[in-house]
Amino acid sequence: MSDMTSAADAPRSPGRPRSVRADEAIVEATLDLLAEGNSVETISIEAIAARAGVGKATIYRRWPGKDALLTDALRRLKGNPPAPAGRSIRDDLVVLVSAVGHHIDPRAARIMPCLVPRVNRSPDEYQLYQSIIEPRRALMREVLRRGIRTGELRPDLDIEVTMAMLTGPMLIQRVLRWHPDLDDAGLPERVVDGVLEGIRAR
Amino acid sequence: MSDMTSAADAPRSPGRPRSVRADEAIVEATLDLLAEGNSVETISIEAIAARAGVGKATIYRRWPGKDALLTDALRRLKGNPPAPAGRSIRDDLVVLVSAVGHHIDPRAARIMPCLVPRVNRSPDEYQLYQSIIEPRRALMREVLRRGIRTGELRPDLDIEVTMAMLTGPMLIQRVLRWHPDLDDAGLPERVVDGVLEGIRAR
DNA sequence: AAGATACGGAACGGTTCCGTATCGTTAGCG
DNA sequence: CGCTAACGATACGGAACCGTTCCGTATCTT
Repeated sequence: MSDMTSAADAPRSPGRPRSVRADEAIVEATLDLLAEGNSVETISIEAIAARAGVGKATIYRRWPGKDALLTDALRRLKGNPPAPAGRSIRDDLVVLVSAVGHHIDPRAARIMPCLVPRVNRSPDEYQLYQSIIEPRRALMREVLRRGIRTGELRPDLDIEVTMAMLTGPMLIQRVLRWHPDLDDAGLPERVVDGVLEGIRAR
Repeated sequence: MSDMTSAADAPRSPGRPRSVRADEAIVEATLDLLAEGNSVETISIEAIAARAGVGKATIYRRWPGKDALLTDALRRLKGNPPAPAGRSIRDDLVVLVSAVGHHIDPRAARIMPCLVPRVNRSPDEYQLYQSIIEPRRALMREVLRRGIRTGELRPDLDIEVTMAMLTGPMLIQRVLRWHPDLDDAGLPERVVDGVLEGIRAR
């Protein structure tokens, strides 16, 4: 974690203040390098410093090591989940499902796959990942509960499983390109409608 | 790729033949190290050799480098997909969905997440991944088609999207632990039933 | 027995990276 | 102006790893 917090009420230490531009450049360079195909392991502090136009010492002044910098940089990718309009349940679900694996920062789509192995190894990273997606899950949970209240959805719905049914197809397709012949266009609508109506004949 | 193929009809070259035990030990050591938490990048030829009780030269005699060895080792993880019983569509789907992310080799479950970033970077790895899962997709496709023929499933079914709806939830939960509070026990049944019946009230 | 080849082990040079230290320089504060 | 700390740049020792090349030994074929 960087030490940029609690700088407001500090007694303004003497000397040259830390460059805000360097802060930004370091994090941006990290995300750029990750998005360009470097994995978390192969990325190096030296490459980040070179890309940011910064000395290595400037990085070590702010973060204790590579892992802390990476965790801090990944945290920046957390965008705000979209706000469903609140008209029909179907429309709201389409909005939320469309946003799965689709963050504000376009680099996130390329970086996210690198996170998958980390999530399974480091409890901290798992916690970070959960803290990013839980707000989106909460939003979807709320829409489903509303659907039950309004009578649009079955009252005996298993909400948590339903969220996985809506999120899973989008995630494996966007992160893993699970099915080469499945085009992303219109996929959210098709998934939402499929989950809504079911596949059993009647 | 190893050169163990086409050794049958070779004119039996003189000298000491390659040790089959070394072949096996190297691949096993590679998979063990991956399953123990080493990622594809952090794993080293030296570690593999040490674990296999083998000299590095013995590895380089067989594979040109680390990537070739890893690709070859990962190929071994491809198990055979399960055979659905063919009784009811629901039972068959439960069998297939239960097998998602659940290979014969127990190490596969731990190794698979490491494959995710590779799949997005190397076309070869993507091809390998597809060749592993396509037979399972084909099996599920066949069950869905049979369900349409027998009238158990809607005739206007989007088969490819339905497969994603069945596979996605299992995959994100088993590979990513997407939802901490979602227990794996009974999840296949709940997913299959959810997709079968839909969530819309009626 | 003789020849050929693979074996495990060890070493080597080259590369990369980390984390630290040390330059001379620069920006803000009193 | 003078103080102070951060700045970019560079160099360093240590470590890890790669790919290669030697050993002396083991094992198979002829």
